[in-house]
Amino acid sequence: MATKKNKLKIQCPLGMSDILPEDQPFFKKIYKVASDFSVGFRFGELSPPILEYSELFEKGTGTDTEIVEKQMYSLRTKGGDHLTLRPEFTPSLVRSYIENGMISLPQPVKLFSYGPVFRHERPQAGRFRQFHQLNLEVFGSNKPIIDIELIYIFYNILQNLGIKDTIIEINSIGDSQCRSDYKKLLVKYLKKNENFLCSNCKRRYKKSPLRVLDCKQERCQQVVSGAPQTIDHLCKGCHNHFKKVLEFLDELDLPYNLNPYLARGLDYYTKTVFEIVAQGKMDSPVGNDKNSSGGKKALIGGGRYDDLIRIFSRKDIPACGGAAGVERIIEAMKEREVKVSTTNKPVIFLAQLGDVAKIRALELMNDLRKANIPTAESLDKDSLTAQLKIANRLGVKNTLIIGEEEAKDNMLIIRNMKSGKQTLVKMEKVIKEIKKKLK
RNA sequence: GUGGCCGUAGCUCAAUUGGUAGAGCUUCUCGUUGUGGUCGAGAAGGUUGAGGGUUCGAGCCCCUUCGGUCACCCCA
Repeated sequence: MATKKNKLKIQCPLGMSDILPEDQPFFKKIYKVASDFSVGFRFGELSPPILEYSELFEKGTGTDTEIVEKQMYSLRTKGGDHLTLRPEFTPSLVRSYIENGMISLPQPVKLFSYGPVFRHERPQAGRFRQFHQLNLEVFGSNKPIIDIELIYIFYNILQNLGIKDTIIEINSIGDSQCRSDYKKLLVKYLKKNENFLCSNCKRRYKKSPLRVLDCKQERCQQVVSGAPQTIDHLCKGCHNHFKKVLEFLDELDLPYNLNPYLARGLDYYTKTVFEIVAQGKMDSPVGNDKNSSGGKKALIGGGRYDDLIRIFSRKDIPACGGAAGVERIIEAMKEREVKVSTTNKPVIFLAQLGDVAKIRALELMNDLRKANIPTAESLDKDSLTAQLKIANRLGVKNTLIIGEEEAKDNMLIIRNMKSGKQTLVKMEKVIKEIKKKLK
């Protein structure tokens, strides 16, 4: 009993949207390609819950990140638990790896995940509050080849999906040791040039100086261009690791750009960080700065996180991973006019007249489904005219017609839509006949 | 969180200087209650995003708000 005339808002929450039937093939295709790769390279698929204890992300993703500071969808349950809709996969996978004792499996352990993630931020082109990621993680190896395996797989997934013009942006931000040395150096430098920084960077450079490196403000870029670079201040171990990574990239002939200003926003990264960016056309009028990713949004991002697992388990287990933005990939596919096969385009239309025929038609639909013959129908329509009209519009080659007479005799008519020729066949021979005609 | 642009039918858009909203496409019905493509007839669909104000009168002018979109921030 509505006392007030509150109108129900018929709309999706901001930044979220329905995936309509016509877009499903894109999602299916991407999932299929990604899961083929993951099977081929022996990644096990793991689906963590969409909700986790908030603490997991606070500790894992890091309290200093934008994501944890202001983008989490958090809630308190009736039981008093603090839960959060996952804003990314990595912490969940780390949790699952530890919780399920994968530490005692042969290492490395390779995992693949796919599903929705949630971030409460202002939506814009290629950015949503609910979007889908496909995620690859490798636990238990510190070898550079693992970094490369991930990049190689991600790169090839995109190639496979028809996005050929990609470039790998790559950098190394060192381990906890050499990074903190570098940070001190950088802060010192930034402090000297504080007056030239934008207001945002002025505020944050002491706390997270790496952020300044990929600030898009021109004035900051100026300052940054003279700043010390991470790669010049790596310790021997990190240096050798990164050198190997670059050698492998050369060896594989992958297009990459050593981008000394690539920092990335998550606290847990160490050593290698990377993004894969689609080149696209240069049609965006503003923001063609060369150092950053050029205003184009990354399709894939990831890196190594050798220190993250220790936060949760006290064990020292190196890891590396990455995530691809499914909606962004779809957008790129559409820009490049990549066609995805609509698997269920009907080749047959099934028309009927009268109640008995409707029942026969319903059963025949099931037989056709079993025989893998995509068939359309309009059981709700009574007139043959209307049904043939639809059949015609769908462009099917043949229409099956079950009339009242035919239904009684267990027969039906196969009508060739082009020639108009009709043949009468027995119900139990239809599938065979159809298959013959479809050849 | 900050800023630019935009809100008329399911979609694409009209509506002279403010005079109580119209077309195309789509959908549905009919043109012999057993035969499609073209064609014809008709129907459905809007408190012009919402709320206020100015006016005899507002889709149009003013204010507020909501929504959409793009950009910044940040990120997939």
